[in-house]
Amino acid sequence: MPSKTNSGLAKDLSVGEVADRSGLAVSTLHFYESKGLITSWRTTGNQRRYSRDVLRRVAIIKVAQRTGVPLAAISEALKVLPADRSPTAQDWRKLSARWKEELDDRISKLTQLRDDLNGCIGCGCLSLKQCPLRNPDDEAHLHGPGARAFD
Amino acid sequence: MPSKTNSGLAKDLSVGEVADRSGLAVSTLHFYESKGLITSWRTTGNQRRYSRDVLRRVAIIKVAQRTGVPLAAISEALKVLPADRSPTAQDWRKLSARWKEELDDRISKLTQLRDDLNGCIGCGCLSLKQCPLRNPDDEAHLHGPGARAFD
DNA sequence: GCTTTACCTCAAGTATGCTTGAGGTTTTAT
DNA sequence: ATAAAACCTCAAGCATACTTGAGGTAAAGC
Repeated sequence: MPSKTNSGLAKDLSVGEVADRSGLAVSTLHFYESKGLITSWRTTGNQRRYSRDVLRRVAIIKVAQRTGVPLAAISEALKVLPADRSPTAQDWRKLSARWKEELDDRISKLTQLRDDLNGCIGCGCLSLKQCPLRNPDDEAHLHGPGARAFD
Repeated sequence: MPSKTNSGLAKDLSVGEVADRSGLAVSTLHFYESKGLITSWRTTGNQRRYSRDVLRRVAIIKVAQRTGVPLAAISEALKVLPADRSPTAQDWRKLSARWKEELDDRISKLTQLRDDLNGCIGCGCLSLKQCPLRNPDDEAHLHGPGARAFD
């Protein structure tokens, strides 16, 4: 397993190439760069050039977004990647593991919600005051004895 | 002014009461009303009054939002509820069942994503071009033979 | 009666995540 | 050599989901 996947020309990418390969708009890449999610350097003619790593970064960004993670949080997470060198397999693994936790968390919350909803389908939500859909996070700010949040 | 701690009577609710019991801000309720998510009528003094059903509606809205459904879609879904009368248990059940489908769908998508990610943790995302995280929805727009979306 | 609290409307502001457009430069293809 | 395509910057615009503020009315409590 000697030579890496250097089979083709492993050159730097222009913004248009990254756009084509990632499916993102050029404007989106500019935007991500302005937010520090990706980085580039410039040619003498002031055009952006990207390391091929950017494609993985962008893939990670898209995955994270699909799970509902806001860009600011993604940006935070991406900081585990080295700024000065190309990320290693280990670097990517760390990041992947982190997303997995996020995902697990999100999935378990939604599953809980679904199960609660199942209970409510049975009860027809007739008695929401004892319905599990009453999220404990959703404060009802009850004021008196006997005050009820729902119905 | 209606008492906010009138816990025993099944009377109509002022916007403040709904806010307290639902945990939403008054401004949010105004906003929801402007979007047609909830309805009210007015007192002679032009103040809003809500049927107690609004609390269930709001609960449903919050649940849907937690699953990532946008307000416009929630609004659509709420149209299965009768405008002229209080929803019956059957009406609520129909709505609940619908949310359950949405949830199931969302959960399965996230689960798929997590499983894909598991594979990628193993491979360290070294070869994203064959990584399952390459979402089929994310067009790569390849242009030539041998063009590669990643790496 | 008087004060405080709740309510009203409407406009504008905030945050996120981008897109669009204007005006101009660089690269690439013929 | 030119013309088209791609790129650049910066400002403004858009959609979603609300919040905040100004200016004024209504209702509740004492």
